[in-house]
Amino acid sequence: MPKPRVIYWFRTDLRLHDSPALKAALDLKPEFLYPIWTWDPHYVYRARVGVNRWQYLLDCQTDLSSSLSKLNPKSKLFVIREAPQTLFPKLFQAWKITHLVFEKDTDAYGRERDESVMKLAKDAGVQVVVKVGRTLYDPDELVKQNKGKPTMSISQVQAAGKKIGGIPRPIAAPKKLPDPGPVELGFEQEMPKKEPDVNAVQRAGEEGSYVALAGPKGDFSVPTMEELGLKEATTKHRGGETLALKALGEIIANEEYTATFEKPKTAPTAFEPQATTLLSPHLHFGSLSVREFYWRVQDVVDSYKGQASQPPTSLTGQLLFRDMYFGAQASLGYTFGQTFNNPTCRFIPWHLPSSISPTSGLATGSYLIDNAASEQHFQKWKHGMTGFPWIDALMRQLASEGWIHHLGRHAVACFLTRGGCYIDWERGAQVFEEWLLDHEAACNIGNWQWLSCTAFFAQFYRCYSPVAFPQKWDKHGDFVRRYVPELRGFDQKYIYEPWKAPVADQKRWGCRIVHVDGVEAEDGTYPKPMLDFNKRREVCLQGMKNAYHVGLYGNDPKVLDGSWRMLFDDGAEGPTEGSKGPPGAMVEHEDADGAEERHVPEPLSPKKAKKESAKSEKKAGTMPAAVKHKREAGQGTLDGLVTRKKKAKKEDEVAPNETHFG
DNA sequence: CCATATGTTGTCATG
DNA sequence: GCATGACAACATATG
Repeated sequence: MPKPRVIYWFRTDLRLHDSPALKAALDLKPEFLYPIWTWDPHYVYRARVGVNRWQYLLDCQTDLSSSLSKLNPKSKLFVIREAPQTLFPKLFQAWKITHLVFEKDTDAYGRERDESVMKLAKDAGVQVVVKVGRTLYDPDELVKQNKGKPTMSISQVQAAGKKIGGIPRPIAAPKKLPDPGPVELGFEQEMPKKEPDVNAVQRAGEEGSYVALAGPKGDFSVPTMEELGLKEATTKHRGGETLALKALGEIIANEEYTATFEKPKTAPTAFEPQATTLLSPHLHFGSLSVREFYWRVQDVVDSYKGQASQPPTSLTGQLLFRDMYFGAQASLGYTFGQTFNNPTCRFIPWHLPSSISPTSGLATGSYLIDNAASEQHFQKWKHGMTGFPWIDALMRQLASEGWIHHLGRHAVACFLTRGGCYIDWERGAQVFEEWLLDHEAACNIGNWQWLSCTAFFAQFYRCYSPVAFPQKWDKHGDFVRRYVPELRGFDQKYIYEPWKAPVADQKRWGCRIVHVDGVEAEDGTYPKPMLDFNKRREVCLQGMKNAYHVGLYGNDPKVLDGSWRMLFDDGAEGPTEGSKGPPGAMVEHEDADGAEERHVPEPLSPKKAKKESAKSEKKAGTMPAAVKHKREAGQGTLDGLVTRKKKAKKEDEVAPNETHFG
């Protein structure tokens, strides 16, 4: 019986402390242990990853590699530049591998990837060992104990968790490491298909991910940003297990903070330092174990003499919410990330709905511009040019630093969706996916559904004001002054609504509030608000009320085939007009003719004619401005619609997930 | 089945 | 400055 030759495959667990999977690998007493990372084209080209998150990943890998080398100078993190689905069969053979060990991943793509790799291992006669360590509980077990249903409330998580039993205590980091064996590859590199490349925007130079299997120097080293052709990172936050453990240690050392932490009472306006732990990016990359975090906190809470806070507002409660979202995602797979065909997500006729591939039933990444004004709102929101300083400061902090406080995320998400723009939550989720350092697909998707009141939360009449809410935390507006420097000179009376300042004062304070068309303003100016918030809040509230009354969920046949339109008044907020639309909100027709036709006004049926006239009467009265020009705008965007369709089709060809529909 | 309380994180006017 | 209720109203948990 030959001694085991083991590959340890790092993915979402870039750490040595508390890794059940790494322990399992070492328990095999291998002759050789190969710690590897596969440079997966899915993340390079298909998933949205901004420069700051790339930098953070490289930080984690560099730190991990150096920790491995400290345990054994011959060892390190071997980065191999090929898709795992094609690499492994060749690697198994070249290195005479007997075992493959990794930590379980329940992300929709991760699960699909791991299933195919496990099949390849089986075919090659390689044993696979999988251990759970990414979450407090195994998400699949959580679902099983929740009657096989996605975990949609914190009490469900608590009840299911109780049935599962205790959360495992952390495992010590290894003290020594076996040698890696010979590392000759002796096989050809399979080049990935680059197009479509959703991360082209992240690059400044030649994309160099796949120059050679073992990298440009042939030494399997961790890539650099320059080598990958990426632009420079802008964030000050850095990754790696060493930093993660140091940060955790500092938090734990403050017993009072740790034991009495209540999330809703932490200030979203605090910066340098921020009011929360900023450990979420470390959790995302696995440079900090969530179970280690849990128990280090729980031990402080247990020994705390005063009144400790309780879940769900306490620190450990935050981790339970994370498990809740993982449970929902584990149960629903790809459809968790979209409205279409999602049984737990309410259907709302948002503006800018996602395009859906007719073959896979999954979101393509493109969207329909049903309304030019909404597209403008979206771009201004994304680039921090809405004219609402609180919103703009948050979006600029997000873009440059990759992190904003949880309540700040609430504010911008509510504003984009149900409390301002009435734009599809999937648009916002995509921006967060690109920019957040701590982007965790399950948590991001779940939180966007929460804030848009499409799942997890339903009290849509609780709406964040971009003026009143920040005032509760930061009367003087220090946060706005930091991230919207144009307004630094403004009196605190006007800091959240600068358009109300007298023109003389605006001049005196060095910034005029002017109408801005695009997402760039002239020096010495700041945009007027892009919408009348109080009016829009009313429009959104009515829209939500109406959509809730209609009561459709994403998997309703009427959503899937497009007949949902019959249930909405033509004048209702959103792309509701016309009785014959595409299936879903959203799905593009196969043929271009069909796609165009659906925006040509239909001859009115008697029933519709009646509605139409009633609407004209309404219009003459108090129809909100945004609704009034909807139709003109919709007609005006036909061109954009068709080009987008082409793009969507192209993306569809390479959709990695075609088998998941139905 | 019902009724009732509760839900991590709203706003505004009023006293 | 701070607590209170109205606003208009949803879903889930619990008895």
